[in-house]
Amino acid sequence: MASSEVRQEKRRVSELEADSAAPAGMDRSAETRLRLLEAAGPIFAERGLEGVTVREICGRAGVNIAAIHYHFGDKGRLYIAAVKYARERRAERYPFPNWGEDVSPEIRLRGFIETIVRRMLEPDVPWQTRLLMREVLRPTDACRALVEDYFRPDFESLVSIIENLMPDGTTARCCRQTALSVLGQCLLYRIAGDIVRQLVTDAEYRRGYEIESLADHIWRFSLAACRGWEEVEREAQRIRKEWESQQA
Amino acid sequence: MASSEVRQEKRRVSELEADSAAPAGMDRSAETRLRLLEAAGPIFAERGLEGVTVREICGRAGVNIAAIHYHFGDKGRLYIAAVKYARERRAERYPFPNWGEDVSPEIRLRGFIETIVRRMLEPDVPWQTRLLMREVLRPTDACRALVEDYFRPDFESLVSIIENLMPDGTTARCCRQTALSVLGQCLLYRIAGDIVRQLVTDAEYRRGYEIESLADHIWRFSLAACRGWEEVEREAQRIRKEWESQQA
DNA sequence: AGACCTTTCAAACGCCTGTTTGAATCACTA
DNA sequence: TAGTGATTCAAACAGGCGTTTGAAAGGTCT
Repeated sequence: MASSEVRQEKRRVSELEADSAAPAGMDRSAETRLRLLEAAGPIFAERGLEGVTVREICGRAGVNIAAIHYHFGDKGRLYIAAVKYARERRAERYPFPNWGEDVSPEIRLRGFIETIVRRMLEPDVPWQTRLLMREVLRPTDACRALVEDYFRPDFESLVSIIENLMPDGTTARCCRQTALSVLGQCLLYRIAGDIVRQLVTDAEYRRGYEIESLADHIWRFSLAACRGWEEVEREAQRIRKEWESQQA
Repeated sequence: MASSEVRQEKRRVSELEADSAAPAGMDRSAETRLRLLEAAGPIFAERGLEGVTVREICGRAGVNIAAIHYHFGDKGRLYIAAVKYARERRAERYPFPNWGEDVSPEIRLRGFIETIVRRMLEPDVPWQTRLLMREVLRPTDACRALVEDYFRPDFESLVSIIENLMPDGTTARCCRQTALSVLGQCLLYRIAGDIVRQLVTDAEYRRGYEIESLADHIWRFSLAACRGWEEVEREAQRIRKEWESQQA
C-alpha cells in the first residue's frame, strides 16, 4: 500500500520533467506516456471519460494495462493529462483567420462563424480541438479553468465584432446575448445533427448542410438580425401590446 | 433458460393489456409497473439510460431488483417503456399556446420560442417532457420514430410561422434552415448552460437569463433577422466579393 | 381447504470495470 | 560483469453492474 504511493509519487515528479522536453533520443518512459496520450485523446474526444475503457486505450497504444497507473496514477488523471496536452498543442487547433486592421466586421463575423462550425463538424479537425470543445461544452470540475483561457478570448472577440455591427448605443449585455445567439446556431448542428438530418430531406441535407453552406446561412441570419434590430425595436411596443392582450 | 424466456413471453402479453387501462382497483402487477415507470422516468430524463443503475430505480420505486426483469425484460426495455409512457401522457407536456386565426406571426413566434425555452429550462416541467426532449436530442435507435410524431409537427409549425415572416419568394429550404437557427438559439441554454453562466457575470446572469428574458432576446433577434433579410441580400454581393478577396 | 397461477423476494451469478501486485525485463553505472 | 533503479508485463483483485434463480408469498378459483 505504502509502496504504491511511493511509486506514484516518483512518477508525478517525472511527469513534470516531461513537460519540458521530448528529446530526439526519447526514453521509454516518455514514449509510453506519449503513446497513451495520443491513443487516449481521440477516443476521449469522441466518447468522453466514461465512454472509454482503459483496456481499449492500452490496446490501441500497444502498452500494458498497468502503464496508466504507473505513468498517470489513474484513468481520471490520464484524462486531465490529455486535456492539458491538447491545450499545449493549441497551435495545431483549427485557427481563426488572422485579419488585418481594415477588414470589415461583416467579414470578420463570416470568418468567425465558419471557424466555429468547422471546429464543430469537420471530421478531420485535430482531436486536440475536439477534446477541448467537449470540455468546454460539458466542463469537468477538474478542467473548468479551461473555459477561461481557451474559450473566453474567442467569445470576447465575437462580442467585439458584434458591437461593431449592432446599432450605436446597444448595451454590452445585449451584445453578449447576441453573441450567444450566434454560437447557439453553430452548436445546433453538432449537438443535434441527427435530428436535423431527419427533419430535412436527404437531398436537401446533402446539398445545403455542408460546412460552407451552414456557415453562410448562419452568417446571413445573424447579420440580418443586426440590420433589422432597430426596426424591431421600433415595432416592439406595438407587438408587445398585442402579445399581452393575447396572453390575457 | 427456456423457463426465463417463457416468463418474459407471458409478461410481454400483459404489457399490452396494461396499455388499455389502469382501473381504480389496480392489481399488484400494474401498480408495480407504474411505480417503476414513475421512478425511472425522471432519472432517465435527467441522466439517460447509462447514467442510472437498476438498483437506484428499484430503490426509489420501493420494489425488488428482479421486478424490472419480470415486468419489462431488461433495463433497456424499461427505458423504452418509459419513453412510450411519456409519449402517451403527452397531454401533460408543456403545451404550445392555442392561437386564434387572427394572431400575427410575430406573436406566434414569440409564443413558440417561449414554449421551447420553457420546455428546455423550466425545472418543474413534467419529466415526461424532459425525457422526450432528451430522446429527440440524442435519438436512440429504438425511439427514432419519436422525432417524427412528437417533434416534427412542432418544427413544421415553426417553419410556417417563419414563412409568414420572411420576404415573399424566400425558398422553403431557406425557411427550414432559419427555423433551425431559431431552435439552435433555444438549445444553447440547455446544452451549454454551464459555460454560458461562466461567460457572463453572475449579476448579469441572474437578471438577464431567466426564461422570459431569454425568450425575449431570441425572439427579437430572430424577428430582426427576418426584417433585415432583404437588406443583407442586397449587400451580399459586395460583401462576398470582399470576403473572397480576403480569403486569397 | 387445496390446487393453481401470478407476483415478490433475497441471494447469487457472470461479466466487465478500474486498479494493484510482484516478478521479469531493460538500461545504465561502477 | 555484477548491481541498481526504472519500466514493463501477465495475472489477479475488489467492486459495481445488469441479470437470473428458486423458493416464498399472495391472490383466485372450485
